[in-house]
Amino acid sequence: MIDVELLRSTPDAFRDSQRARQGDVSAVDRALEADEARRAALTRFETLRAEQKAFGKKVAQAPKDEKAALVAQVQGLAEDVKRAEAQANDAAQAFDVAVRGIQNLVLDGVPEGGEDDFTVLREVGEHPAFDFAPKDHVALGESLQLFDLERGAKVSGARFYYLTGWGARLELALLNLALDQAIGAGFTPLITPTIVNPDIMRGTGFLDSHSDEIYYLEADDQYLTGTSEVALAGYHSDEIIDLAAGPKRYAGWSTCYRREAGSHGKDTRGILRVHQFNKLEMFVYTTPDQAVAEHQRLLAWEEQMLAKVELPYRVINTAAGDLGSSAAQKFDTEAWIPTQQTYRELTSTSNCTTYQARRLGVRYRPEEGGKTTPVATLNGTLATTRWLVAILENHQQADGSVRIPEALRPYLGGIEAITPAS
RNA sequence: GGAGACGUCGCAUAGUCUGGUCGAGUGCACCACCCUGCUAAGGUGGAGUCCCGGGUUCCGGGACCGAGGGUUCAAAUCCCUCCGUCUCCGCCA
Repeated sequence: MIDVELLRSTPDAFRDSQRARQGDVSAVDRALEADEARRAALTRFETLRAEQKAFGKKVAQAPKDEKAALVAQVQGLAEDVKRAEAQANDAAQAFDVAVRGIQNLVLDGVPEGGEDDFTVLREVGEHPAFDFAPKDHVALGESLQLFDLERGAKVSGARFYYLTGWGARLELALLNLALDQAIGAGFTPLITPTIVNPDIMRGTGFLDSHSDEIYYLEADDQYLTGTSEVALAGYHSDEIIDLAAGPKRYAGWSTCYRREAGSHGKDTRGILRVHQFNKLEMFVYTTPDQAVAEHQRLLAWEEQMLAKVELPYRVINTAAGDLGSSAAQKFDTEAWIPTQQTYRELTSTSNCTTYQARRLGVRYRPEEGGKTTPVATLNGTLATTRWLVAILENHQQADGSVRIPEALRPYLGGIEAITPAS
């Protein structure tokens, strides 16, 4: 949720932001009107309620024989109070709906426009030069028996798969490498719930812009999470946390579930775009003034992981229209995929400023004994199953084997390559 | 899945039967001050979160006793639904 006081004082900032996102600019004025209506209704109710309370006290103190007369006098008031309260509630709800129509205020430097309007911040590493015809990750996976797509489809349908043998081990190795890096950087590891309640899912902002991406369990009115960000953001919901000793950094390990609605026909081969995968996610609660610097740190940790697995990649500054509703700025890293001759997203790090925290009720005290204020939240990817695609394709060798980057070897019993024979 | 108990201001609890003086008591912990004088005891006071209005080291009002409804002039207290915790039984990959 946005800062309502800021909305009142500088509505133009929000109009600009909505415009940059190619979003609904009129939502700003609807929210302002709803805010005024809400406050008027609330004042009306509270005035009546104060009157009623004062009267209740009079009745309590009156001698027995006068009570009946007093009660008769005030009978109508109860009705008025109830009606005013209902009106105040309705107005508050209407305001809530209106204000939800406004996404997080984008930061300076975020490119305007849609999905294709990102800017490239840098390209790192050399594209591999093969003196043979490189195989795509599916061919490599089949010949090296790293995953089983057919049986995945048989058991669970399209976009499901089994990781098998070295494929399974490679994923665990990657995630463990990421986990160890995170722990080394001071993150607290958490293995998170992957089913969450509606208020948590709503609080993270996913029900606004990604609702058709989310698996919903109707019998239980709960959601499967598409990233541990959801459970990590909910971890401190409705809490006043202590940031005096620095930011709270969590590394969440979880399976992620995505419906991939609307992506029919896209990336149908292999494990690039799947309904279920594993991910190690960084999540940080920090003070708002530290958010931009922390965002750079998260990006640096992501790039550190990419360097460890020796992948060529680029970093992009995502355009406003491609940000989630909670994000104020987002950097993606995209690895080079040789057989596609293009870059594909491997990590994504968002600065949600105070937007998520406001919805989820996560606050801190800037000063000892002072007033509470919302924290800033940030998230970023450290490793996912998808990374296997980039690792396999970039590190394949003429004999059909895949060289294992040195950083991963300790997690794979020291092997230097996965060969057809191994 | 069945039966029962419970959910109160940081923690522990009182209050619920018998609705109003609960503006929620007490203990511990916390903060300030006083007294005392030395790794302590005692006294006084203070303290939560959120919202609205006016003022900007404040004042007034309102909400919050797990959540949401209901009864009533009035609900922590009575009724209903839901959620959670615990105990016992059943079941279990």
